[in-house]
Amino acid sequence: MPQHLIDKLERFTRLSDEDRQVLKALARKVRLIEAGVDIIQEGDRPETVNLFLDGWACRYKQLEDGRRQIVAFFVPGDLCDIHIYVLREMDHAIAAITPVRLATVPREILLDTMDRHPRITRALWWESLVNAAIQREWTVNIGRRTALERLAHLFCELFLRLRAVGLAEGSTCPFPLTQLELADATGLTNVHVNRTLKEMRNAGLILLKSRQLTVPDLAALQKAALFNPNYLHLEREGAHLSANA
Amino acid sequence: MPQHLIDKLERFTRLSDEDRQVLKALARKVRLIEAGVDIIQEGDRPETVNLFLDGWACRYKQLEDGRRQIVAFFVPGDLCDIHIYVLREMDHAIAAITPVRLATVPREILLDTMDRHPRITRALWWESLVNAAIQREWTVNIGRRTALERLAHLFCELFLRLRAVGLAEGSTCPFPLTQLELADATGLTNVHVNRTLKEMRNAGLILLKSRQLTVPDLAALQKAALFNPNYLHLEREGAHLSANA
DNA sequence: CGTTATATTGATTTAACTCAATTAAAGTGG
DNA sequence: CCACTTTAATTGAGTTAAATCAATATAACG
Repeated sequence: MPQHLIDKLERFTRLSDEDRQVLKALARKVRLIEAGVDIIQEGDRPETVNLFLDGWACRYKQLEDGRRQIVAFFVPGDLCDIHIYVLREMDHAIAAITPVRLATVPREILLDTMDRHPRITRALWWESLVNAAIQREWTVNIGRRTALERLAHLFCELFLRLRAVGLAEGSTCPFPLTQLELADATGLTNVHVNRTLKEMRNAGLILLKSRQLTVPDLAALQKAALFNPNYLHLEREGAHLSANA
Repeated sequence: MPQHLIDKLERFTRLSDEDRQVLKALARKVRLIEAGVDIIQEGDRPETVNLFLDGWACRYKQLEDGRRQIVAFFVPGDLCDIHIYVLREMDHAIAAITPVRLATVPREILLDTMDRHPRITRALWWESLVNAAIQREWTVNIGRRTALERLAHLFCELFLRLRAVGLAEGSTCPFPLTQLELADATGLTNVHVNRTLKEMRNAGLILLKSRQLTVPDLAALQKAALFNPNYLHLEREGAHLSANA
Protein backbone atom coordinates (compact mmCIF):
# COMPACT_ATOMS: atom_id res chain seq x y z
CA MET A 1 0.00 0.00 0.00
CA PRO A 2 1.69 3.15 -1.14
CA GLN A 3 -0.01 5.21 1.55
CA HIS A 4 3.06 7.36 2.04
CA LEU A 5 3.13 8.29 -1.63
CA ILE A 6 -0.57 9.12 -1.49
CA ASP A 7 -0.02 11.27 1.60
CA LYS A 8 2.79 13.07 -0.13
CA LEU A 9 0.95 13.71 -3.37
CA GLU A 10 -1.90 15.12 -1.33
CA ARG A 11 0.49 17.80 -0.17
CA PHE A 12 0.25 18.92 -3.77
CA THR A 13 -3.39 18.32 -4.62
CA ARG A 14 -6.37 16.47 -3.22
CA LEU A 15 -6.94 13.14 -4.91
CA SER A 16 -10.16 11.34 -5.67
CA ASP A 17 -10.93 7.86 -4.36
CA GLU A 18 -10.30 6.58 -7.85
CA ASP A 19 -6.90 8.32 -7.97
CA ARG A 20 -5.99 6.59 -4.75
CA GLN A 21 -7.07 3.22 -6.08
CA VAL A 22 -5.00 3.76 -9.17
CA LEU A 23 -1.94 4.62 -7.08
CA LYS A 24 -2.46 1.55 -4.95
CA ALA A 25 -2.51 -0.56 -8.07
CA LEU A 26 1.01 0.64 -8.88
CA ALA A 27 2.37 -1.22 -5.87
CA ARG A 28 1.49 -4.68 -7.08
CA LYS A 29 4.97 -6.13 -7.35
CA VAL A 30 6.85 -5.80 -4.08
CA ARG A 31 10.52 -6.47 -3.43
CA LEU A 32 12.26 -6.80 -0.06
CA ILE A 33 15.89 -5.76 0.28
CA GLU A 34 18.19 -6.21 3.25
CA ALA A 35 19.98 -3.33 4.88
CA GLY A 36 23.30 -2.45 3.25
CA VAL A 37 22.56 -4.14 -0.06
CA ASP A 38 22.64 -2.37 -3.42
CA ILE A 39 19.20 -2.10 -4.98
CA ILE A 40 20.62 -0.91 -8.29
CA GLN A 41 24.26 -0.75 -9.24
CA GLU A 42 26.13 1.61 -11.50
CA GLY A 43 26.02 0.16 -15.00
CA ASP A 44 22.69 -1.61 -14.48
CA ARG A 45 20.06 -1.17 -17.12
CA PRO A 46 17.02 0.40 -15.49
CA GLU A 47 13.89 -1.56 -16.41
CA THR A 48 11.33 -0.51 -13.84
CA VAL A 49 10.57 2.47 -11.65
CA ASN A 50 11.02 1.95 -7.92
CA LEU A 51 8.50 3.17 -5.41
CA PHE A 52 9.75 3.05 -1.83
CA LEU A 53 7.17 1.68 0.56
CA ASP A 54 9.18 1.19 3.74
CA GLY A 55 12.70 1.77 4.96
CA TRP A 56 15.42 4.18 3.89
CA ALA A 57 17.76 4.04 0.92
CA CYS A 58 20.25 6.34 -0.74
CA ARG A 59 21.62 7.21 -4.12
CA TYR A 60 25.38 7.41 -4.06
CA LYS A 61 28.33 7.81 -6.35
CA GLN A 62 31.80 6.53 -5.64
CA LEU A 63 35.06 7.86 -7.05
CA GLU A 64 37.72 5.44 -8.27
CA ASP A 65 39.78 5.98 -5.16
CA GLY A 66 36.90 5.16 -2.83
CA ARG A 67 35.62 8.58 -1.88
CA ARG A 68 31.87 8.30 -1.65
CA GLN A 69 29.12 10.88 -1.88
CA ILE A 70 25.51 10.22 -1.04
CA VAL A 71 23.49 12.42 -3.38
CA ALA A 72 19.98 11.64 -2.16
CA PHE A 73 18.02 9.80 0.46
CA PHE A 74 14.89 7.83 -0.32
CA VAL A 75 12.26 7.61 2.39
CA PRO A 76 8.85 5.92 2.21
CA GLY A 77 6.68 7.49 -0.47
CA ASP A 78 9.62 8.39 -2.70
CA LEU A 79 9.73 7.41 -6.33
CA CYS A 80 12.76 7.02 -8.59
CA ASP A 81 12.90 9.10 -11.75
CA ILE A 82 9.72 8.20 -13.57
CA HIS A 83 11.43 8.09 -16.96
CA ILE A 84 14.62 6.39 -15.85
CA TYR A 85 14.25 3.62 -18.46
CA VAL A 86 15.05 6.12 -21.19
CA LEU A 87 18.69 5.88 -20.13
CA ARG A 88 20.81 2.96 -21.18
CA GLU A 89 22.62 2.50 -17.96
CA MET A 90 22.71 3.79 -14.43
CA ASP A 91 25.46 6.29 -13.71
CA HIS A 92 25.14 5.76 -9.97
CA ALA A 93 23.99 3.20 -7.44
CA ILE A 94 21.11 2.96 -5.01
CA ALA A 95 21.60 1.16 -1.72
CA ALA A 96 19.29 0.14 1.09
CA ILE A 97 20.22 1.79 4.37
CA THR A 98 17.68 -0.08 6.45
CA PRO A 99 15.68 -3.11 5.28
CA VAL A 100 13.62 -1.77 2.41
CA ARG A 101 10.27 -2.72 0.97
CA LEU A 102 9.69 -1.30 -2.48
CA ALA A 103 7.32 -1.69 -5.38
CA THR A 104 8.76 -2.15 -8.84
CA VAL A 105 6.47 -0.46 -11.32
CA PRO A 106 6.80 -1.60 -14.94
CA ARG A 107 7.13 1.33 -17.29
CA GLU A 108 4.02 0.35 -19.30
CA ILE A 109 1.87 0.43 -16.20
CA LEU A 110 3.20 3.80 -15.16
CA LEU A 111 2.84 5.29 -18.64
CA ASP A 112 -0.65 3.89 -18.97
CA THR A 113 -1.61 5.35 -15.60
CA MET A 114 -0.29 8.72 -16.63
CA ASP A 115 -2.15 8.55 -19.92
CA ARG A 116 -5.44 8.00 -18.18
CA HIS A 117 -5.19 10.12 -15.06
CA PRO A 118 -4.12 13.69 -15.64
CA ARG A 119 -4.34 14.71 -11.98
CA ILE A 120 -2.03 11.88 -10.97
CA THR A 121 0.25 12.76 -13.83
CA ARG A 122 0.51 16.34 -12.62
CA ALA A 123 1.14 15.16 -9.08
CA LEU A 124 3.91 12.88 -10.30
CA TRP A 125 5.50 15.76 -12.22
CA TRP A 126 5.33 17.75 -9.04
CA GLU A 127 7.04 14.92 -7.18
CA SER A 128 9.81 14.76 -9.70
CA LEU A 129 10.32 18.55 -9.81
CA VAL A 130 10.55 18.59 -6.03
CA ASN A 131 13.23 15.92 -6.20
CA ALA A 132 15.16 18.06 -8.66
CA ALA A 133 14.80 21.02 -6.31
CA ILE A 134 16.09 18.92 -3.43
CA GLN A 135 19.09 17.94 -5.48
CA ARG A 136 19.84 21.60 -6.18
CA GLU A 137 19.46 22.47 -2.54
CA TRP A 138 21.98 19.77 -1.66
CA THR A 139 24.43 21.42 -4.03
CA VAL A 140 23.92 24.69 -2.19
CA ASN A 141 24.15 22.96 1.17
CA ILE A 142 27.48 21.34 0.48
CA GLY A 143 28.86 24.26 -1.49
CA ARG A 144 28.03 27.17 0.78
CA ARG A 145 27.04 26.10 4.26
CA THR A 146 29.24 25.34 7.28
CA ALA A 147 29.31 21.88 8.82
CA LEU A 148 26.73 22.75 11.45
CA GLU A 149 24.47 24.45 8.95
CA ARG A 150 24.72 21.50 6.59
CA LEU A 151 23.69 18.99 9.19
CA ALA A 152 20.96 21.24 10.54
CA HIS A 153 19.67 21.72 7.01
CA LEU A 154 19.60 18.01 6.33
CA PHE A 155 17.73 17.42 9.57
CA CYS A 156 15.15 20.06 8.68
CA GLU A 157 14.65 18.61 5.24
CA LEU A 158 14.28 15.03 6.34
CA PHE A 159 12.02 15.95 9.21
CA LEU A 160 9.67 17.84 6.90
CA ARG A 161 9.76 15.14 4.26
CA LEU A 162 8.95 12.48 6.80
CA ARG A 163 6.20 14.60 8.26
CA ALA A 164 4.74 15.03 4.77
CA VAL A 165 4.35 11.27 4.47
CA GLY A 166 2.92 10.82 7.94
CA LEU A 167 6.07 9.46 9.56
CA ALA A 168 6.72 12.14 12.15
CA GLU A 169 5.07 12.14 15.54
CA GLY A 170 5.11 15.55 17.09
CA SER A 171 8.69 16.71 16.96
CA THR A 172 10.14 13.22 16.52
CA CYS A 173 10.84 11.13 13.46
CA PRO A 174 12.71 7.94 12.63
CA PHE A 175 16.35 8.59 11.77
CA PRO A 176 18.38 5.49 10.97
CA LEU A 177 21.46 7.18 9.49
CA THR A 178 24.91 6.53 10.90
CA GLN A 179 27.40 9.33 11.30
CA LEU A 180 29.34 7.95 8.37
CA GLU A 181 26.24 8.19 6.19
CA LEU A 182 25.64 11.72 7.40
CA ALA A 183 29.23 12.51 6.50
CA ASP A 184 28.90 11.03 3.02
CA ALA A 185 25.73 13.05 2.47
CA THR A 186 27.11 16.37 3.65
CA GLY A 187 30.62 16.20 2.21
CA LEU A 188 32.23 15.98 5.65
CA THR A 189 34.16 13.30 7.53
CA ASN A 190 32.56 11.08 10.14
CA VAL A 191 34.84 12.56 12.80
CA HIS A 192 33.76 16.07 12.05
CA VAL A 193 30.11 15.04 11.93
CA ASN A 194 30.52 13.56 15.37
CA ARG A 195 31.96 16.78 16.77
CA THR A 196 29.35 18.91 15.08
CA LEU A 197 26.50 16.75 16.36
CA LYS A 198 27.87 17.15 19.85
CA GLU A 199 27.84 20.90 19.39
CA MET A 200 24.25 20.76 18.11
CA ARG A 201 23.13 18.65 21.05
CA ASN A 202 24.83 21.02 23.45
CA ALA A 203 23.06 23.91 21.79
CA GLY A 204 19.76 22.10 22.30
CA LEU A 205 19.08 22.00 18.56
CA ILE A 206 18.50 18.26 18.30
CA LEU A 207 18.13 15.05 20.24
CA LEU A 208 19.46 12.06 18.38
CA LYS A 209 19.49 8.58 19.82
CA SER A 210 18.35 5.06 19.15
CA ARG A 211 17.65 5.92 15.54
CA GLN A 212 15.20 8.67 16.40
CA LEU A 213 15.54 12.37 15.78
CA THR A 214 13.76 14.90 17.96
CA VAL A 215 13.65 18.55 16.99
CA PRO A 216 12.59 20.43 20.11
CA ASP A 217 12.43 23.79 18.33
CA LEU A 218 12.03 23.52 14.59
CA ALA A 219 12.20 27.27 14.06
CA ALA A 220 15.52 27.42 15.89
CA LEU A 221 16.92 24.56 13.83
CA GLN A 222 15.73 26.20 10.61
CA LYS A 223 17.38 29.42 11.64
CA ALA A 224 20.65 27.67 12.44
CA ALA A 225 20.52 26.04 9.00
CA LEU A 226 19.44 29.10 7.01
CA PHE A 227 16.65 26.75 5.97
CA ASN A 228 13.93 27.99 3.63
CA PRO A 229 11.31 25.30 3.04
CA ASN A 230 10.11 26.77 -0.24
CA TYR A 231 12.13 24.28 -2.31
CA LEU A 232 10.03 21.41 -0.95
CA HIS A 233 6.89 22.97 -2.46
CA LEU A 234 4.68 21.45 0.21
CA GLU A 235 2.05 24.20 0.29
CA ARG A 236 -0.71 22.55 -1.73
CA GLU A 237 0.55 24.16 -4.89
CA GLY A 238 -1.81 22.16 -7.05
CA ALA A 239 -4.91 23.12 -5.06
CA HIS A 240 -6.64 24.24 -8.27
CA LEU A 241 -6.52 20.65 -9.51
CA SER A 242 -8.02 19.16 -6.38
CA ALA A 243 -10.58 16.41 -6.51
CA ASN A 244 -13.69 16.87 -4.32
CA ALA A 245 -12.58 20.41 -3.63
CA MET B 1 16.77 28.20 -34.87
CA PRO B 2 17.35 25.75 -32.06
CA GLN B 3 20.13 23.99 -33.94
CA HIS B 4 22.09 23.39 -30.77
CA LEU B 5 19.17 21.58 -29.18
CA ILE B 6 18.77 19.49 -32.31
CA ASP B 7 22.48 18.66 -32.30
CA LYS B 8 22.25 17.66 -28.70
CA LEU B 9 19.15 15.51 -29.05
CA GLU B 10 20.86 13.74 -31.92
CA ARG B 11 23.46 12.59 -29.42
CA PHE B 12 20.60 10.52 -28.09
CA THR B 13 18.78 9.44 -31.23
CA ARG B 14 18.65 10.32 -34.91
CA LEU B 15 15.76 12.59 -35.75
CA SER B 16 13.65 12.74 -38.88
CA ASP B 17 13.33 15.88 -40.98
CA GLU B 18 9.87 16.30 -39.55
CA ASP B 19 11.21 16.01 -36.00
CA ARG B 20 13.66 18.79 -36.77
CA GLN B 21 10.94 20.98 -38.20
CA VAL B 22 8.84 20.44 -35.11
CA LEU B 23 11.74 21.41 -32.86
CA LYS B 24 12.38 24.51 -34.93
CA ALA B 25 8.77 25.50 -34.46
CA LEU B 26 9.31 25.55 -30.69
CA ALA B 27 11.61 28.54 -31.04
CA ARG B 28 9.03 30.92 -32.37
CA LYS B 29 9.02 33.44 -29.56
CA VAL B 30 12.51 34.77 -28.90
CA ARG B 31 13.69 36.93 -26.01
CA LEU B 32 16.96 38.81 -25.68
CA ILE B 33 18.50 39.36 -22.27
CA GLU B 34 21.50 41.46 -21.35
CA ALA B 35 24.45 40.03 -19.50
CA GLY B 36 24.09 40.06 -15.74
CA VAL B 37 20.32 40.35 -15.71
CA ASP B 38 17.99 37.88 -13.99
CA ILE B 39 15.91 35.92 -16.48
CA ILE B 40 13.72 34.49 -13.73
CA GLN B 41 13.75 35.47 -10.08
CA GLU B 42 13.04 33.47 -6.98
CA GLY B 43 9.33 33.74 -6.28
CA ASP B 44 8.37 34.19 -9.92
CA ARG B 45 5.57 32.07 -11.23
CA PRO B 46 6.92 29.99 -14.11
CA GLU B 47 4.66 30.27 -17.15
CA THR B 48 6.77 29.10 -20.04
CA VAL B 49 9.68 26.79 -20.65
CA ASN B 50 12.93 28.44 -21.69
CA LEU B 51 15.08 27.10 -24.47
CA PHE B 52 18.54 28.66 -24.62
CA LEU B 53 19.57 29.56 -28.14
CA ASP B 54 22.70 31.64 -27.56
CA GLY B 55 24.81 32.79 -24.67
CA TRP B 56 25.39 31.40 -21.19
CA ALA B 57 23.20 31.58 -18.10
CA CYS B 58 23.14 30.03 -14.66
CA ARG B 59 20.73 28.84 -12.02
CA TYR B 60 21.73 30.10 -8.61
CA LYS B 61 20.52 30.22 -5.06
CA GLN B 62 21.46 32.84 -2.56
CA LEU B 63 21.44 32.52 1.23
CA GLU B 64 20.03 35.33 3.36
CA ASP B 65 23.50 36.48 4.28
CA GLY B 66 24.62 36.77 0.67
CA ARG B 67 26.47 33.52 0.15
CA ARG B 68 25.71 32.42 -3.38
CA GLN B 69 25.85 29.03 -5.05
CA ILE B 70 25.52 28.49 -8.76
CA VAL B 71 23.81 25.14 -9.17
CA ALA B 72 23.81 24.84 -12.95
CA PHE B 73 25.01 26.45 -16.12
CA PHE B 74 22.87 26.80 -19.20
CA VAL B 75 24.60 26.75 -22.56
CA PRO B 76 23.02 26.91 -26.02
CA GLY B 77 20.71 23.96 -26.62
CA ASP B 78 19.74 23.66 -22.96
CA LEU B 79 16.13 23.56 -21.87
CA CYS B 80 14.65 24.43 -18.49
CA ASP B 81 12.63 21.77 -16.71
CA ILE B 82 9.93 20.86 -19.17
CA HIS B 83 7.23 20.68 -16.50
CA ILE B 84 8.30 23.68 -14.49
CA TYR B 85 4.85 25.30 -14.69
CA VAL B 86 3.53 22.62 -12.35
CA LEU B 87 5.22 24.49 -9.51
CA ARG B 88 3.65 27.59 -8.05
CA GLU B 89 6.80 29.59 -7.68
CA MET B 90 10.47 29.42 -8.44
CA ASP B 91 12.68 28.45 -5.52
CA HIS B 92 15.76 29.83 -7.25
CA ALA B 93 16.79 32.36 -9.86
CA ILE B 94 18.22 32.16 -13.36
CA ALA B 95 20.62 34.85 -14.54
CA ALA B 96 22.22 35.65 -17.86
CA ILE B 97 26.00 35.45 -17.70
CA THR B 98 26.58 36.73 -21.23
CA PRO B 99 23.94 38.32 -23.43
CA VAL B 100 21.39 35.56 -23.93
CA ARG B 101 18.98 34.74 -26.70
CA LEU B 102 16.29 32.30 -25.64
CA ALA B 103 12.99 30.97 -26.88
CA THR B 104 10.06 30.96 -24.52
CA VAL B 105 7.95 27.92 -25.26
CA PRO B 106 4.35 28.03 -24.03
CA ARG B 107 3.41 24.94 -22.12
CA GLU B 108 0.53 24.07 -24.48
CA ILE B 109 2.85 24.03 -27.46
CA LEU B 110 5.37 21.85 -25.69
CA LEU B 111 2.72 19.44 -24.41
CA ASP B 112 1.09 19.26 -27.81
CA THR B 113 4.45 18.54 -29.43
CA MET B 114 5.10 15.77 -26.94
CA ASP B 115 1.65 14.31 -27.54
CA ARG B 116 2.25 14.02 -31.24
CA HIS B 117 5.91 13.12 -31.51
CA PRO B 118 6.99 10.21 -29.36
CA ARG B 119 10.60 10.25 -30.56
CA ILE B 120 10.96 13.88 -29.60
CA THR B 121 9.26 13.18 -26.32
CA ARG B 122 11.75 10.46 -25.51
CA ALA B 123 14.61 12.72 -26.50
CA LEU B 124 13.30 15.45 -24.22
CA TRP B 125 13.04 12.98 -21.33
CA TRP B 126 16.59 12.02 -22.04
CA GLU B 127 17.59 15.68 -21.91
CA SER B 128 15.90 16.16 -18.61
CA LEU B 129 17.34 12.98 -17.08
CA VAL B 130 20.80 14.08 -18.16
CA ASN B 131 20.26 17.39 -16.42
CA ALA B 132 19.30 15.56 -13.26
CA ALA B 133 22.44 13.45 -13.59
CA ILE B 134 24.52 16.59 -14.00
CA GLN B 135 23.02 18.02 -10.85
CA ARG B 136 23.92 14.87 -8.94
CA GLU B 137 27.43 14.97 -10.30
CA TRP B 138 27.79 18.55 -9.07
CA THR B 139 26.84 17.36 -5.60
CA VAL B 140 29.62 14.78 -5.80
CA ASN B 141 32.01 17.32 -7.24
CA ILE B 142 31.56 19.81 -4.45
CA GLY B 143 31.20 17.22 -1.73
CA ARG B 144 34.14 14.96 -2.43
CA ARG B 145 36.63 16.50 -4.83
CA THR B 146 39.57 18.82 -4.09
CA ALA B 147 39.66 22.34 -5.53
CA LEU B 148 41.76 21.33 -8.51
CA GLU B 149 39.65 18.28 -9.21
CA ARG B 150 36.47 20.33 -8.99
CA LEU B 151 37.62 22.88 -11.51
CA ALA B 152 39.06 20.23 -13.79
CA HIS B 153 35.78 18.34 -13.60
CA LEU B 154 33.74 21.40 -14.45
CA PHE B 155 36.01 22.13 -17.42
CA CYS B 156 35.61 18.58 -18.69
CA GLU B 157 31.86 18.71 -18.34
CA LEU B 158 31.42 22.04 -20.06
CA PHE B 159 33.83 21.16 -22.81
CA LEU B 160 31.94 17.95 -23.61
CA ARG B 161 28.57 19.65 -23.35
CA LEU B 162 29.64 22.41 -25.71
CA ARG B 163 31.12 19.90 -28.09
CA ALA B 164 27.83 18.01 -28.08
CA VAL B 165 26.05 21.10 -29.37
CA GLY B 166 28.69 21.91 -31.96
CA LEU B 167 30.34 24.74 -30.07
CA ALA B 168 33.82 23.34 -29.63
CA GLU B 169 36.48 23.66 -32.30
CA GLY B 170 39.16 21.08 -31.85
CA SER B 171 40.30 21.38 -28.27
CA THR B 172 38.92 24.89 -27.78
CA CYS B 173 35.55 26.16 -26.68
CA PRO B 174 34.03 29.45 -25.58
CA PHE B 175 34.33 30.02 -21.86
CA PRO B 176 32.91 33.30 -20.59
CA LEU B 177 32.91 32.56 -16.85
CA THR B 178 34.72 34.83 -14.44
CA GLN B 179 36.72 33.41 -11.56
CA LEU B 180 34.00 34.55 -9.20
CA GLU B 181 31.42 32.57 -11.15
CA LEU B 182 33.71 29.55 -11.15
CA ALA B 183 34.02 29.96 -7.39
CA ASP B 184 30.27 30.17 -6.90
CA ALA B 185 29.81 27.05 -9.01
CA THR B 186 32.44 24.96 -7.24
CA GLY B 187 31.89 26.03 -3.67
CA LEU B 188 35.25 27.78 -3.46
CA THR B 189 36.35 31.41 -3.11
CA ASN B 190 37.51 33.50 -6.05
CA VAL B 191 40.97 33.78 -4.51
CA HIS B 192 41.38 30.06 -4.25
CA VAL B 193 40.05 29.56 -7.77
CA ASN B 194 42.68 31.97 -9.00
CA ARG B 195 45.46 30.05 -7.29
CA THR B 196 44.15 26.72 -8.45
CA LEU B 197 43.85 27.89 -12.05
CA LYS B 198 47.44 29.04 -11.92
CA GLU B 199 48.44 25.58 -10.76
CA MET B 200 46.43 23.99 -13.57
CA ARG B 201 48.00 26.24 -16.16
CA ASN B 202 51.45 25.45 -14.81
CA ALA B 203 50.64 21.77 -15.04
CA GLY B 204 49.65 22.26 -18.68
CA LEU B 205 46.12 21.07 -18.03
CA ILE B 206 44.34 24.07 -19.49
CA LEU B 207 44.76 27.32 -21.38
CA LEU B 208 42.29 29.95 -20.38
CA LYS B 209 42.26 33.43 -21.80
CA SER B 210 40.08 35.93 -23.56
CA ARG B 211 37.00 33.91 -22.69
CA GLN B 212 38.25 30.80 -24.44
CA LEU B 213 39.19 27.47 -22.91
CA THR B 214 41.68 25.17 -24.56
CA VAL B 215 42.17 21.63 -23.31
CA PRO B 216 45.44 20.43 -24.82
CA ASP B 217 45.06 16.90 -23.43
CA LEU B 218 41.52 15.96 -22.56
CA ALA B 219 42.50 12.56 -21.21
CA ALA B 220 44.95 14.18 -18.81
CA LEU B 221 42.34 16.67 -17.63
CA GLN B 222 39.80 13.89 -17.16
CA LYS B 223 42.32 11.95 -15.12
CA ALA B 224 43.11 14.94 -12.95
CA ALA B 225 39.38 15.40 -12.34
CA LEU B 226 38.51 11.72 -11.79
CA PHE B 227 36.04 12.47 -14.56
CA ASN B 228 33.80 9.71 -15.86
CA PRO B 229 31.65 10.92 -18.76
CA ASN B 230 28.99 8.26 -18.29
CA TYR B 231 26.65 10.65 -16.46
CA LEU B 232 26.31 12.78 -19.60
CA HIS B 233 24.83 9.80 -21.46
CA LEU B 234 26.14 11.03 -24.79
CA GLU B 235 26.65 7.65 -26.42
CA ARG B 236 23.57 7.48 -28.66
CA GLU B 237 21.63 5.69 -25.98
CA GLY B 238 18.40 5.97 -27.93
CA ALA B 239 19.84 4.48 -31.13
CA HIS B 240 17.00 1.98 -31.28
CA LEU B 241 14.55 4.83 -31.73
CA SER B 242 16.44 6.46 -34.57
CA ALA B 243 14.69 7.87 -37.59
CA ASN B 244 16.10 6.89 -40.99
CA ALA B 245 18.27 4.32 -39.26
C1' DC C 1 29.57 -13.48 25.07
C1' DG C 2 32.65 -12.43 21.87
C1' DT C 3 32.69 -9.82 17.50
C1' DT C 4 31.89 -6.19 14.57
C1' DA C 5 30.06 -1.73 13.68
C1' DT C 6 29.48 2.78 15.39
C1' DA C 7 30.49 6.63 18.20
C1' DT C 8 33.69 9.45 20.71
C1' DT C 9 37.83 12.00 21.94
C1' DG C 10 42.63 13.90 21.45
C1' DA C 11 46.55 15.69 18.90
C1' DT C 12 48.16 17.40 14.70
C1' DT C 13 48.02 18.85 9.94
C1' DT C 14 46.29 21.07 5.90
C1' DA C 15 43.36 22.78 2.28
C1' DA C 16 40.94 26.45 1.71
C1' DC C 17 39.43 30.97 3.62
C1' DT C 18 39.98 35.84 4.96
C1' DC C 19 41.77 40.25 4.64
C1' DA C 20 44.27 43.51 2.13
C1' DA C 21 46.63 45.34 -1.54
C1' DT C 22 48.11 45.64 -6.36
C1' DT C 23 47.88 44.89 -11.25
C1' DA C 24 45.54 44.14 -15.44
C1' DA C 25 41.74 44.29 -18.39
C1' DA C 26 37.39 45.87 -20.06
C1' DG C 27 34.07 49.20 -20.74
C1' DT C 28 32.52 54.39 -21.24
C1' DG C 29 32.09 58.99 -22.35
C1' DG C 30 34.41 63.14 -24.18
C1' DC D 1 41.64 57.43 -29.48
C1' DC D 2 42.50 58.58 -24.84
C1' DA D 3 41.54 59.59 -19.72
C1' DC D 4 38.49 57.62 -16.46
C1' DT D 5 35.95 54.30 -14.12
C1' DT D 6 34.70 49.81 -13.10
C1' DT D 7 35.35 45.00 -13.08
C1' DA D 8 38.30 41.09 -12.95
C1' DA D 9 42.62 38.89 -11.93
C1' DT D 10 46.60 38.32 -9.14
C1' DT D 11 49.63 37.99 -5.12
C1' DG D 12 50.99 38.02 -0.10
C1' DA D 13 50.36 37.15 4.81
C1' DG D 14 47.89 35.21 8.36
C1' DT D 15 43.87 32.43 10.03
C1' DT D 16 40.61 28.71 10.49
C1' DA D 17 37.33 25.08 9.56
C1' DA D 18 37.63 20.73 8.64
C1' DA D 19 40.68 16.76 7.63
C1' DT D 20 43.78 13.20 9.17
C1' DC D 21 45.71 9.89 12.18
C1' DA D 22 45.19 7.18 16.12
C1' DA D 23 43.17 5.41 20.02
C1' DT D 24 39.24 4.20 23.06
C1' DA D 25 34.63 3.58 24.34
C1' DT D 26 30.04 2.17 23.46
C1' DA D 27 26.41 -0.08 21.29
C1' DA D 28 24.47 -3.56 18.27
C1' DC D 29 24.42 -8.25 16.80
C1' DG D 30 24.71 -13.31 15.82
